[in-house]
Amino acid sequence: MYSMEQLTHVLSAISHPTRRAIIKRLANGPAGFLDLAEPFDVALNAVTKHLKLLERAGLIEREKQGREVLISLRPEALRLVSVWVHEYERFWSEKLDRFAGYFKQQNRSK
Amino acid sequence: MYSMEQLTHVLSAISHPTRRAIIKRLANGPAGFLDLAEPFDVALNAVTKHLKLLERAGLIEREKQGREVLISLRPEALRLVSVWVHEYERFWSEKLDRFAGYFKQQNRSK
DNA sequence: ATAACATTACACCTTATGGTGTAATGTATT
DNA sequence: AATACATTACACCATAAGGTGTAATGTTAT
Repeated sequence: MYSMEQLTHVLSAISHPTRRAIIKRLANGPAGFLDLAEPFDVALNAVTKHLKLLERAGLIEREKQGREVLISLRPEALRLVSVWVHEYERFWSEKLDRFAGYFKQQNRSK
Repeated sequence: MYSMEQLTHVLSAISHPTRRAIIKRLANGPAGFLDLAEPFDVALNAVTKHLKLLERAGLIEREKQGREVLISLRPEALRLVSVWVHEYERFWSEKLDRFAGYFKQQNRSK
């Protein structure tokens, strides 16, 4: 399956705080490069590198408009993550179920 | 917020295929080190390192039993991921909504 | 006590990240 | 045509990942 590699790329992309912040920012709509980079205390260079990793993961799209670049989010890429983690959600809800069951038992015996 | 660091650790932990496979394996229940390492085509050394990253993320627990080590999953650690990605789930469902709305529109004008 | 076993530590190598500064590229403006 | 601007490329550095082989540690068995 080649989507495993994609999942790997998405997960490593979102594993960096700055890139998660970029995603959050883009969730409000597309942004130009400089606007996007402004809140981060790193050189523009570094931002470009982050964008490359986000792009590799399919999380963003760059659209060249004249001499500026418009960056927009492609949130569907996160779906892989959602699906993957969903497999494990039953584990903590099962635990909660057992927990709830325990107290039900306790109350019954009162 | 200090859970951001934890989220970072969890995300980088699950960003490697081998570690995701380890998690999958442990989802069926605890396993000894050698059993756990067996399916992977790397030296035991490498497995130990993966386990360290998983442990740093709070995703596994090691319990020393005599000269063997029992490793078990702590799936609650994945909850951070679930919560994080949940923030963005609305984006693709919104898109689906718009998509559905578009076709509703199309059918209406027939 | 010694030998076998399970796991980790240590030293080492290669590659990827994350950052920097400076040059290069391609547009826009004057 | 010259200049300013937005973005990236390039060269570089430090650190972390991911892997190896070999030694060290702690347990169990003989």
